[in-house]
Amino acid sequence: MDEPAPRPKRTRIQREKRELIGEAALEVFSRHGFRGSTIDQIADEAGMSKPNLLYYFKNKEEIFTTLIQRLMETWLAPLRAMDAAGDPQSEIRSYIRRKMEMSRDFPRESRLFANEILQGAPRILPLLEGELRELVDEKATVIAAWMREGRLKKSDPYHFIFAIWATTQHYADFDVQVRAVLGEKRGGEGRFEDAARFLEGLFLE
Amino acid sequence: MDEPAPRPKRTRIQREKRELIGEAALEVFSRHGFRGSTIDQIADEAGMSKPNLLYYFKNKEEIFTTLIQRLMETWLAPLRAMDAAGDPQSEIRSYIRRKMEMSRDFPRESRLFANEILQGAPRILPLLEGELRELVDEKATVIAAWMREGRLKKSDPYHFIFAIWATTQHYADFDVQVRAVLGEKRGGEGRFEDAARFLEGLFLE
DNA sequence: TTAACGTTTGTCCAAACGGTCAAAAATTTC
DNA sequence: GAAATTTTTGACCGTTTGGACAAACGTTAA
Repeated sequence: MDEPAPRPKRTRIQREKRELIGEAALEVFSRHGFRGSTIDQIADEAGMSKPNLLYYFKNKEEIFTTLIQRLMETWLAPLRAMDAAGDPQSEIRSYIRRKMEMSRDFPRESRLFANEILQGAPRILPLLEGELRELVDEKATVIAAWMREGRLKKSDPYHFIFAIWATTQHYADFDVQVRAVLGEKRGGEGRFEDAARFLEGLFLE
Repeated sequence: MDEPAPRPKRTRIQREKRELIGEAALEVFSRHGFRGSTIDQIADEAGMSKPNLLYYFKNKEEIFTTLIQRLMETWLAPLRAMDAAGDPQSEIRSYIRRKMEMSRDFPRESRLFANEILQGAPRILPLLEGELRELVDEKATVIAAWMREGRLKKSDPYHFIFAIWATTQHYADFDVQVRAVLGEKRGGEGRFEDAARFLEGLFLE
């Protein structure tokens, strides 16, 4: 975390296998959290032996942190993309759409993140208090300005952002519940589109 | 799950100790999920030895299911209380308020529930597909009627309910993140009141 | 006082856990 | 193709885990 860490040179196989392991680890960690997951499970999922896996990652911790570090970038990208110079309505709409697509296309990433936060964010708290907070401060200011100018319905910009996070991620993290409640007919693939439309109506106009 | 189970007669000590263990288990399970928690941790938290704890509950599974079964009742109560004969605006407002109070006063229960769902709801899926679904169907019908009568802004009643769940529970499940982002000043006790006011504005009018 | 019952503890076990290691196997480099 | 290097494996280790058990302890009621 201090030194720049002299970017390790990796062979083709190392890159491929680390990728494969990351994929498997995502599957396992996102369901059971850090403590609830075992190296054996991940190795199984990746189709290799435990010692072989540990040849590519020095321990369980390193697999997890590698995963969550990569994730955080992807995770913040949609909010980063929100443009102060753009039209408020379509900026918010795009933001909701993007977050909703992430819930649909990367539910495991969402659950991994949720798991980490639920456990008290032991591994990423500094990131939340630093990078995330600064980003939200910045965008909240933008939103507040839009509201002041009457281009967006007035409310608390921080809780406005929280509400978008909560509702969009709900469709990834609580997917089982959503499908259970909606049943066969409405719980199919269309549920994400329905949800996106609902959320646009909720947050805009 | 089949037989009515002949209500076990319990001594005073048994009732007290089972209560004490439940309290401790809630603390531990809500942070680490089922697989991530150990009986030793729970016993420690309850201030007793592991064998002693296992005298009151026959295994880890039973502690968990006892906990989550009791929880489900409490959890659904606010939605149950929503009255078709009442005024839509104040019914929704009360519902949001109640859910928000639960996030503030029972965050561990909320996290326990979230953990279970994140893991795919292995222990309560039947309940979600049965009791919960029926309840939501019923209340969604009520809300739909209110909307048709023009007494509530028109939208999808199911996603409307999901959105209330997601936003209110966010303040319990993602509390660490909320506080990290809001910082010292706005992240204090007042955050629940701020959130409740924001949510009323979002869902009503 | 003692028999009966409820409670608590120390000890133990087999399985699962995170991780190591030396040696075999496969691959790349010369 | 041989040598050097990378990758894979099986065997192993110390620790933690869920759980069993008998013995000890405490409490009450005859």
